[in-house]
Amino acid sequence: MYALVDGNNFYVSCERIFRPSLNGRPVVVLSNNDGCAIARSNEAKALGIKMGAPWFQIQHLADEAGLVALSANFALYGDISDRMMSLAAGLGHRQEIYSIDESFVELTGIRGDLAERSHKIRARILQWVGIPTCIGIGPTKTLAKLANHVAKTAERKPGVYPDHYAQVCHLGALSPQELNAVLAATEVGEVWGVGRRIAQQLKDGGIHNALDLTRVDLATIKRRFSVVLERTVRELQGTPCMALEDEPATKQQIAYTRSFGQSVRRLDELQEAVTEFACRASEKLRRQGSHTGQVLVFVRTSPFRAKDPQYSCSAVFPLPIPTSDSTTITEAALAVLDGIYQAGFNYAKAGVMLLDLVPAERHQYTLDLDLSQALEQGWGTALGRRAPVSQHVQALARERLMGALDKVNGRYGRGTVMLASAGLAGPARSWTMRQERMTPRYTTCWEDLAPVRA
DNA sequence: TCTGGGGTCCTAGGACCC
DNA sequence: TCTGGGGTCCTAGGACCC
Repeated sequence: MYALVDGNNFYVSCERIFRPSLNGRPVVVLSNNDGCAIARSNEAKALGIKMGAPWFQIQHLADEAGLVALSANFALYGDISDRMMSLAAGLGHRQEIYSIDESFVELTGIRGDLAERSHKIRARILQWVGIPTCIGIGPTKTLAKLANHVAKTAERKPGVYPDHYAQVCHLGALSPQELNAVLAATEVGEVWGVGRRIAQQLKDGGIHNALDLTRVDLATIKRRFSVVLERTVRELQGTPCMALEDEPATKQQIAYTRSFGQSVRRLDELQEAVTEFACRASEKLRRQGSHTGQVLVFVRTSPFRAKDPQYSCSAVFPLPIPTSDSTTITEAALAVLDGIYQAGFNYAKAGVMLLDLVPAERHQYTLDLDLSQALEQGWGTALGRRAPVSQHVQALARERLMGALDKVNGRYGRGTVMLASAGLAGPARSWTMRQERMTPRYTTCWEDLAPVRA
C-alpha cells in the first residue's frame, strides 16, 4: 500500500505562511521573468485563471478582483519542502520524494487505521510547517495518485465525490462498488500518465473515465499506444508495476536555461548569459558528483513575437575528456555560441545542457598514441606512454579550485566569485530575469529574516 | 510591451555490422 | 526476372510528469 502526500497549491501556501493576510484572497505565483501563473490559490482558480496563464492576460484581475501576484521564490519553497517531507516521512518506513511538493510513502508493515494515521500526519504538517496537504492511499502508486486527486477535489468541489473523502482518501478501504463509483466519477485525463493527447484519443475510442480504462484490453492498449500506458492500466487495476524509488537517481543530463528579461541582440550579451548558465550548470554537475562529456548550447527567438524573424539553433561540443571544470565547460559553451550566433535577431532565450554524464570517479585518460612509434616498436610501448605528470597535477589543482569556488559561493552567496566573462552585476546585464514581486527568503537568508514585533 | 524550467522514457527509422 | 535475416546503436521526436 502506498500513500501520496501532496501540498495544496504548494507555492501559494508557502507564501501564505509568512503573509497570513493572503489567506482567503486570490493569489498566483508567477514563473521566472514573471511570465505566467505556475501556482494558484483556490480563490484564483475560482476566478477562472488557468495553469500557465500569461500574466499580462490576467493582470486586469488585480484591480477587478484583488488578485495578488508574486514572483517565484524557489529558495523559500525548497526549504519549506524539506520540512514538509521530513514530517511526511513519518507516515511509513520508506519515502520517495517525487517532486518539490509530493512524496510517496510505502505503508507496508504499518498497523492500525491508515486513514486515521494520515489525518494525524496531515494535522502535524499543517501545525508545524503551515502547509495544508491532502493524502491519497492505494495499493499502487497510480491509485494513490488518483486517491490524492479525489481527496483534493472532494475538499474543493463538493458533489463530485462523497464529502468524507476530503483531505484523506483511502481507496484500499473501499468496497468494490464504492471504488468503481470513484473510478467512474474520475475523468480519464486525470489519471497519472494520461496526458492531453492520449486522453483525447481514448475519449475518441469511447473510454471516458478511469473505470472505462480499467476495462480495456491490455494487448490492444499496448499495440495502439505503448507499454507505458499498458503499465498505467495494470496499476489502475491494482497490480503494482512501479516500485518506490527512495534513492534519488543521478541525473543523465543537467540543464540551465533561461528566458531573458528583455530581448538580446548582441553577441557579447549572449556570451555573458551563456557564461553564467554554463557555470550554474557546472555547479549542479559537481553537486551530483558527475563529469560531462558533451556541452550543448542553444539560442532562440520568441515564437510569440510573430512579426520578428525567427531563429533557433543548437549545437554540441564533445569534450575529449569528461570534466566538471567550470572554465573548460564555459570555453566549450562559448565556442558553440560563436558557431550558432547570427546577427540581426531578437534573442529571447538561451540554455546550456550538459550531456553524456559519467561518475566523477571514473577517470578517462587520453590514449595519446604515437602511431609511428606503435608500428615501429609495438603497441605495448605506445600504450605504456604516460601523459606528463604536470597534466595530472594541473587537473588536480583545477578540481580543488572548483571545490573552493563552490565553498565560497555556498557561504557568501551565489556570484561572490565567478568567471569574468559572465559580466558584472548591475544594469549592464540586460538579459537577467525580471522578478518584480519577489518575497523575502524568510528561512534561508539572515538578512531576510521576518521581524517580530512585541 | 508582456507567454517558465527541468526532467524522464519510449519509439521509429536509419546506419551499420556480420 | 531474381537480392536474407538478425541484431545493435544512435538520434530525433513525441509523450508524459511536476
